[in-house]
This record gives sequence, C-alpha cells and structure tokens, in this order.
Amino acid sequence: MNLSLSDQNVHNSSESCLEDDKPDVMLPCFRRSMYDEPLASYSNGSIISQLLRKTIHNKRALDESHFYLSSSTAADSGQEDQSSVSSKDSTVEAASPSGHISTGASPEGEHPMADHLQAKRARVENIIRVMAGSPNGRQHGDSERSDTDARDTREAREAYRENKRKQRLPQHQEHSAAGQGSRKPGSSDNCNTKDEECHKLKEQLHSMQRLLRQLQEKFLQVYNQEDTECDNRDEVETGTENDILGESTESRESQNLQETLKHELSRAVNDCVDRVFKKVSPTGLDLSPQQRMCSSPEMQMNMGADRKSQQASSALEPQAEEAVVKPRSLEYYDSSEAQSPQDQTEALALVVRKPAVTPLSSVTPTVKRPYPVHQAPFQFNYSTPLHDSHILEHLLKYGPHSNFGGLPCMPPSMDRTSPDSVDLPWDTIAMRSKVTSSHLGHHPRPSSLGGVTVDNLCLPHVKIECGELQSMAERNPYMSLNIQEGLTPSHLKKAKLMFFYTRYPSSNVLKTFFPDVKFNRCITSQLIKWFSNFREFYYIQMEKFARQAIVDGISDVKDITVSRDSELFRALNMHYNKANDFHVPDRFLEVAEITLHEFYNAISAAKDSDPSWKKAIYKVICKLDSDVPEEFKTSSYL
DNA sequence: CCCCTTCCTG
DNA sequence: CAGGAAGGGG
Repeated sequence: MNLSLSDQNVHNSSESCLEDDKPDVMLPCFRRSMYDEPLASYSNGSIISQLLRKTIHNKRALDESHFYLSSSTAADSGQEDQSSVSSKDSTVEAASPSGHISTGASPEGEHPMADHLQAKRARVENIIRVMAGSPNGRQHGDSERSDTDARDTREAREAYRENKRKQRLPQHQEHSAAGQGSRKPGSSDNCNTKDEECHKLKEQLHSMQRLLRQLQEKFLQVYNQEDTECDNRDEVETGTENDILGESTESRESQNLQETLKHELSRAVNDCVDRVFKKVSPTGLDLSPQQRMCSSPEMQMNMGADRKSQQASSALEPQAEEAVVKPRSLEYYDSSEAQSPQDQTEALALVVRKPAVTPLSSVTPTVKRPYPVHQAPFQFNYSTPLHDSHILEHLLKYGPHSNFGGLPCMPPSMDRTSPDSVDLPWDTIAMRSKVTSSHLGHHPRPSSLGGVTVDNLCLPHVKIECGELQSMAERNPYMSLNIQEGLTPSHLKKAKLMFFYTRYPSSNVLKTFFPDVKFNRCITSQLIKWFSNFREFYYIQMEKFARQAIVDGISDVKDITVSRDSELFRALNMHYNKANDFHVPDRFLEVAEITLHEFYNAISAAKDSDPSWKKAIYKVICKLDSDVPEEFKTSSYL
C-alpha cells in the first residue's frame, strides 16, 4: 500500500494517469464494477488520479449533456449512454468508445488550458451524471464472476466475495427463510405492499434525481470558483517538490474539487438515503446517515484509516435507484489489508459444522428490490437489519453475540435457490474445528452502546477465513444470524483473550461466554482443549523464564517481576493477543508474576525433581482466576 | 462411566 | 492447535 505518496509516487501516478487513459484499459474498468478498479489501478496511482481517470472516461461515455433519466437519449450517443448507464453488456462497452477516447484523455496531460478546463468541467458533470445514473451500469460488472479475473490477489477476491455477500444481507432478510427467489421477493402474499413500496421508491428516486440535478448546478458553481482560484494559485505556488508544474497544479485542483465533490455528494446522498429510509423503516430505530453509510466497523475503521478513499468511494458510488444498500468498493479492503497484511498467511483448515438455521425470515428490511439482488447498487449493509425487531429480539435473547461475530455480516448466498441450503439440521456433523492462529485483526476494544453496538451486529473486519465456513455461508443466506455450530477463528481469539482473565474456565463459563455457539460434547471439549493448550503454553513460558531467572543469578524472588515490558509478558501477549489490540488486564500481570514466583521457588527448592511438582503450582494458579468481563459476552471482542 | 486435566506427539 | 493416552475425581 502506498501509505505515503512520495514525490516520485505522485509523479508516477500522474504518468500512469496518462497511460491509463488508453481506452482499452480504462473503459472496461470504469464501467465495470467499482470493485474491479481499486486493485487494478490503485497500485500505480493515487486515489485522486483514480478518480480523475474515472471521471474523464465517464465523460466519454456521457458526453452528450443530458440526463438519461430526464430526457430521451440522443440517437448517436444512445449506445454509449446505455452502456454506461444500464450496462447491458460489458464487452460491448469495452469496445465501443475506444475510438474517441484520445480526444479528452491525452490532451488532459499534454495540452494546456482549453482542453484542460473542459476536461475538468466534464469531470464534474460526469460525476453528477454517474450519480444520477442507473445502478445497473455498475452493478452489472459486479454480478459477473469473470470480474474476479481482474483481481490477482487472493485478498482481493475474498474481499470481493465478502463484499458481495454483505451486499446481499439486507434484502435476503427481507423475507422468510422459506427461501425467496433470487430476485425480487415478490411472493403473492404481500403484493399490495410491494406495489406501494415500489411506488414510494419511485418517488424517492425522482426526488433524488431532482436533488442530484441541483447538485450538478451547485458543483458547477463551486467548480468555477475553484477553477479561478486554482489558476491564481498556480501562479504563486511554483517551486513545489513536484517536477511537473502542470501536473502538480492539476493535482491540487483535483483535490480541491474532489473534496468539494465528495463532501457535497455524500451529503446529498445521505439526504436521499434518509428520505428513503424514513419510508422503509417503520421501526423507530433511527440511525444517522453516517451510521448507515458506514455502519460496519470496517467502514468506520476506514473512515479513520483511509478517509479519503472512503469518501471518494462513497461520493462516486451513490446511485439513485435505491438508496438502501451502498456498495463498498475494494478500497475498503485495500486499506484493511494494509492494516492486517498477515491475513490469510496461514491456511485455516477450519471444519465447521453445518450452519444452524433459525428462521429469521422476518429479519428483513421492507425494501423491495426492483432488480436482482446481486445488482444491489447500494451497500447499505447492517443498518437495515437493525431496523428489524427480530434482530433486537435475537440480541436480547442471545446477547449481541457472535451470531454476528462468528460470521460477521454473513450475507445471504447467491444460490439461495438451492433448497437444501436453507434447512440444514442443527446437529449435523460435530467435527473438530481446526482453527489455526487467527489473524483476526479486529479491535476488541469494547465499544458498547447500550449493549448493542454496530460491532455486535457485524464484524466485517473479521474475515471469513475458512473456505468451509465461507462456502457454507454462501449456501446459507441466514447463517449470519444463527447460532454457530462450530467454533470459528473469532471464537478462538475470544477464548484467548478470555484467558487473560480465567485460566481454568468451567464449562458453564464457557457456555455463558460463547452463547452463539451451539454446545455439544465436541464443542465443549474443544473449547476446554483450547484452554488446556493455553495453559500449557502459559506454564511452559513460566517455567522457562523461571529457570532463566535462576540461571541469571537472581537470588531473590522479589527481584522477579512481570511488567508489560517483560519478555515474558511479550511472549504471552504475542500468543494470546497477537494483534495486540486488546488491553491486557493488570490482574493478569499479577497472576503471571505469582506464577513465575511459584515456578522460581519450586525450581529453586529443587522440587522439580518430583515428577508432579507442577501440580502444586497449578493448584495455586487455578485459584487466581477472575471473572471475565461481561463485555466478552458480546462479540465486540471478536 | 463421564468429565476434566495433564502429558506427549504431530 | 488437535489427537490421543493416562490418570484423578464424582
């Protein structure tokens, strides 16, 4: 990841911008799913340049100044408009516009102001148009498997898939577990309401279109202002690090422009979303637009970690069609990769039981989908489910647990059409889970908001790391809200953190703190086994460091302490809190110190000659358990 | 018996 | 971390 753009990087990104203007490269890219772009293009350019490229090419496709929504399509440009807007066929799109790409693209960098200004204006206009455009244009690519070909890395694919699943979550919950068709939830039982809602949505769409048009005007104003300002600044701001003046100013202008656009667009879209939501959300659970737009922790994290890309995507992605789900571009995953580059370094041979299926049919938003689910234009994940009382019910019942955490936000599958997927028995197989060390770089900081946090509802950052689980999830749309029949890496991580409090948890405690797990003999013993393994490691470390202390010639036990700086603590922390995202309680340090002292004393007294000399120590240590914080009952910690 | 734990091994 | 053996309680 380019966390910081060096001068050279800036330069390169500008260059690549020019290069990438080649139509055969960019247009398909542009018109296809947003998910396709980041990996393909961010690798060699900044986000800004990425945005610029997009808008430039967008201009190509939409050069005729009209809203496809509000006016008839000009004959000569009809194809382009359609391809970019409704995107019937991405291959057609890729080919058709190649002819005139060079007109706008190459002058952009080589030619001075006239074209330059035009291009800028066009970018603004196009952004607006894209916003107003049908989601299908982008969604199309999204729905195609072949898109994954564009992503080389495994992370990208996974992010993509996960993204798609998440996108699907809301609407799948819309109806019963009886299994809706993969398209509209149009069963006859509530046709009327559907029509009504369709109407409402239509109205919403219209108003959104109006709003967007207003925005366009506003942007043009802003743009014109900034344009002159920038021109002035260009005079002054010479001698920056940037090699090429034209490009650096271009970059600054773009940034200003982009900032404004992002801000305005976000606001506008949020407004629209609000309005739609007011209609589709009968329950009073009201989230702020911000919450909706970034309702997942991941998104929130990215708001912090990579606010720019987040905003950029949210600004460019908005679609008018249905402000219910907002697609998340790979940008998110880009940044999250940066945070946990180690993800997936270890093969996780997790074998999980078949997903439990609880009919959470009614955990559904009231929003209708006028198009196939896999074309959801908005990724409005997580917020929608929140509006359903059943979820709250569920939360009250089981706690806001890993039902969401274990399979965070597991969205409905693509082939929910397969009937068997929906009613797998609870108790099917009880196999062992092989959960390798988890790189679940999530932040366990408890962040409870009255017990129900967004975190509790979904932990997208905790990737589905096992193929089994993943594929199962794909087969079972409702898995995400169900009790787990197997232990997931998330559970393992949680268990490890719990170890900081309790070394000898009773099975009751385990059941209490893993309420999202369907306990059976195997699961229980597996969990117990985990803690047994934890203890093993713990005691091995203790003995090791105790002996080391003796070797080091420490003669007084009091000279042996365990602080957070201690090597011993580091070793332990590395083992139980690898991500180092959990604040280890002081009590654990005390216990560790006591344990170390016990070992030291025993070894010093040569008790270790007795084969069972450790038992005495174990007996002491097992009394030092403390209560596990209630927060662990929620998945906030996962 | 069953449950739980440790120990050992892979 | 999982499997399995062995041993100690209830």
